[in-house]
Amino acid sequence: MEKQKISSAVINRLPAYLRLFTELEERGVAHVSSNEISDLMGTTASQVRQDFSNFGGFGRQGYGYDVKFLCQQMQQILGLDKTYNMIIVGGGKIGQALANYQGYDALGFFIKAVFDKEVWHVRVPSHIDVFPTEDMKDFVAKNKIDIAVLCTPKDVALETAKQIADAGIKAIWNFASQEIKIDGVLVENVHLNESLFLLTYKMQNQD
Amino acid sequence: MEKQKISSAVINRLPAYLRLFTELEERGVAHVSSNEISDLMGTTASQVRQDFSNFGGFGRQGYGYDVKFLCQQMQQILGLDKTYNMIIVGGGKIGQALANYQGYDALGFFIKAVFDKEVWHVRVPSHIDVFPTEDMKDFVAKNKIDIAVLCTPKDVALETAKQIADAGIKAIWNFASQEIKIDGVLVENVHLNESLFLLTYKMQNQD
DNA sequence: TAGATTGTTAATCGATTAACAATC
DNA sequence: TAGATTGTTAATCGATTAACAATC
Repeated sequence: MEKQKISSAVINRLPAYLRLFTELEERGVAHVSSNEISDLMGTTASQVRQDFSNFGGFGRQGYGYDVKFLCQQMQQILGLDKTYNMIIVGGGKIGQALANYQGYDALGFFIKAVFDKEVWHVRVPSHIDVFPTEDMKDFVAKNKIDIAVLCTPKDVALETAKQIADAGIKAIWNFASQEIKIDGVLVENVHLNESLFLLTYKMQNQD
Repeated sequence: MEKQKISSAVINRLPAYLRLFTELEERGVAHVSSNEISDLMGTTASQVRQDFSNFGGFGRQGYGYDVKFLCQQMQQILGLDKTYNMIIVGGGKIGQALANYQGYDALGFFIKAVFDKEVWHVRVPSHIDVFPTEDMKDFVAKNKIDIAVLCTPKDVALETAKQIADAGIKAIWNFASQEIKIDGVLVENVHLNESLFLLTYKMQNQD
């Protein structure tokens, strides 16, 4: 059974599907058709059905899709049926904001520690420990850590990412405005500035 | 002179071009070829030249592209040759992090105020004022505001966005995990969770 | 001039949309 | 059963890549 690669166009839409299905479930909707889904998302019913067929299809003819089942499937596909331990590396403003944000726990993402060069500058909730960055490797050796959230300034981001990789972490959620490329390490970029620049682009070019 | 629409595939690459060109300029590189650009960005030289030709072409045969000129052009295209006044609406952790972040000023984005239901909870630098959300409309009437940064919790995001639109602001940078759709208002979404979920997807599906 | 590299046209590839037989 | 709606195949559309004449 050869698992064929799913195109990134499809993958990038999956979180939006999950968000919609979760909302429908909260509203108590029992089932939806591809037509209703596409209306709500501003796409086409064809695309919805094509997207789902990548995963074998979730529906029943004449009925549509069971919302609970959709939620469950989408969570599983995205790996959200598991839990993840994270560390935050870089305790500046963004790092602190993420550490302070109450809401990852409910999604199954647990922040186990924050690392920073200057621990005394870092203000986070009392249940989260703050350690010097040099202790990261030891910490990761003793604690199973799945994801490092990289929040350092741009100029030290790459060397810090190397330390993260060296400590054995295989996934980086990158908030630094710096391209990170390390063999064997998955990187997902946030690039806040780029998002803001797309907004200003559109502001120039609207009619 | 009919200005033809540039595809969003191209537009989404523009901030990454700017980032690269800025870095090359800082390194003192005088000129680059489409081949070098594509190597550095992991794309193809063809794509680079096609992308640039959307804007009329920036280069000279046999020489390549002048880095300073590229930077300048890309900034202009993205609207970064102008400055923008912003307000932050919602003074929770993310709103505070953005207000505290030193770095928007240098890009020409000025944070003029933070609005929140409960101003006494909001800790931001002393030069930024914090006002109750109900005062936003008055404030915007008296101050030219280009962009509202929406940082409220999900459940009040839509009504807050309506207040923002009602105050006359035409662009929202949306950090709330909630779809915002208002006629005549540009919205650029950040959706941090979706980015994290793409990471966990890839963690499931790597080889 | 000779070499390098552009901007653009043509060819290919992939993603989206349309259509419809299968079936709940 | 009749109506609705799926999953999938075929058609279209758009984006990426290749090729090359133009030219610095």
